[in-house]
Amino acid sequence: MTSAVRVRFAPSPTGFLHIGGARTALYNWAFARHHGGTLVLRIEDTDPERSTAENTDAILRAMRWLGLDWDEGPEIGGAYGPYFQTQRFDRYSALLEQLKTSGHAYPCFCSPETLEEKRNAARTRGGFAGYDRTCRTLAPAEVAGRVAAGESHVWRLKVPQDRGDITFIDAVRGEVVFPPDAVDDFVLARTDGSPTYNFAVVADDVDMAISHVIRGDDHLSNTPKQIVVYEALELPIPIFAHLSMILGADGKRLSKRHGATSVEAYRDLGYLPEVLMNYLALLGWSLDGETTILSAKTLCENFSLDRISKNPAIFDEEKLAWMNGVYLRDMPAEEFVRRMMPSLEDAGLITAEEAAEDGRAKWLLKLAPLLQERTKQLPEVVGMVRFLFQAPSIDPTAQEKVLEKDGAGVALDAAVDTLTLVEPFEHTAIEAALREVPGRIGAKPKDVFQAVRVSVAGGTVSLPLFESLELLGKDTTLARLAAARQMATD
RNA sequence: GGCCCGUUCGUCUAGCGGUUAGGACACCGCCCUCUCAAGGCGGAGAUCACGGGUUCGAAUCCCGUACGGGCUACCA
Repeated sequence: MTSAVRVRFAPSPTGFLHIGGARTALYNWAFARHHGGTLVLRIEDTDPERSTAENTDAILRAMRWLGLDWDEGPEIGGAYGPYFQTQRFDRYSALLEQLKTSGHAYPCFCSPETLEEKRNAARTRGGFAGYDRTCRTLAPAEVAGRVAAGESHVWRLKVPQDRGDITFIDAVRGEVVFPPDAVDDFVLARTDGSPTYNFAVVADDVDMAISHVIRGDDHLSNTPKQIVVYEALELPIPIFAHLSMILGADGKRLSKRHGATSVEAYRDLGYLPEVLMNYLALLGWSLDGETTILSAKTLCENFSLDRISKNPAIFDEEKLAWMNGVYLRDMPAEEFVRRMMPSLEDAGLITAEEAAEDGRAKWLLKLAPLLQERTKQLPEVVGMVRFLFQAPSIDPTAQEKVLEKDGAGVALDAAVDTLTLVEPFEHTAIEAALREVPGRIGAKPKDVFQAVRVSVAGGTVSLPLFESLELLGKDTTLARLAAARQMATD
């Protein structure tokens, strides 16, 4: 029998949920779901300087938006709480007491300044730059005296001198070996009694019965330290899996320089949550090397740690945009209308109330498929549909190249004549009528269509012409053709 | 400086001793076509970072080197 899978995502609320964190959360989630396990969300807010409640909220919001749910944690509760580190200080003290009584922790009175000096000296000399263990060998009587006298001190872990190499099997990188001096007698509890990261993480992972620690690569070097704490506590060590970094287009660590780095920024850019999930799933993991479009369900069914790649990956926004287009094209028109409405509202083209009217709803439904084929990011629709709501200003280049071309006026006159007769004003009938025009006036089809397009949409690029005219309606179409006729050359 | 990790088309990746090194994005061309897209077809693009081994045979295993990254705090 295998023990229950319990994993955790442990963000520190010092900022929004960024792309890298989201992927870590996603992999933990997928792993938990695959095994029918539990995903714990734990907030590592022990840094009072940088942690805020707003950031916590933003992180939860971003996770929910992405489609990630957790089984224990903020807003949910659970049997292993509390899930904020700042609420768990009594647990850290209890564990620290345990280490003190078992002789695995000792007080250190060295001042930060001396430590700094020693560290610098050691580093310029080359080699081991960890704590030199000065206070480890203090006489018990002296220690007791100084503590009693109220001298400030931290508590350090007494790492066994004969520990030897620290080896563990990382689920993605395989066997990783650290030499003994990779771990010094590091600080467990600060002068003020608060726990340091490497101690708090272990305490929490122990208390929350975490079975697999799936986290960023930047923690790989912290792992041996944590292992030593597990050993001091005489507790089983979880399985570790370290994910490599996500980089910007220049191969550097993703940062503000690269534009959007937070999940919510991508939401605001018009990306669908399922697309971001799909893209992130494949940025460092693969199903079979062939599949590029996959659902959350497929992800969860197939996710495994051994298919996570070891090397860092560059975040390719172009591929993300392509993928967004794929999803946008494949969704039902109703859904597309729903998703694009905020963009249209923001642009002041149509209100939600108007869109809900029966006639408008049907009209939008007809419009949707035309947009779905050419949209990668939702806000792009605004530029494509504006001419349907407002009279266009004719693009000067288009005017010169199309309307001022010889025969444009004749073509527009002919178009007006035939369109006036089209009833009902529906795109197949419009197309049939317009296709007769070139032959009748001795012009090329392309010239006629482009003249109409520029007149009606303002430029040489637009949604498909015949459908556009139908959407516009006969009156508006004829009015725009008449207006453009003024600028056209016979 | 020390320790650890990584290195397959521009990018994401498949590959886990024997393949014409496969797919996707991007790029180029053709087709379709009322423009733009979408779609279809095709193309270019990787001496698998480099150098040594091991092996009949290495992108795959081992050792070095180079480059990139991480850790080296009373940050997380």
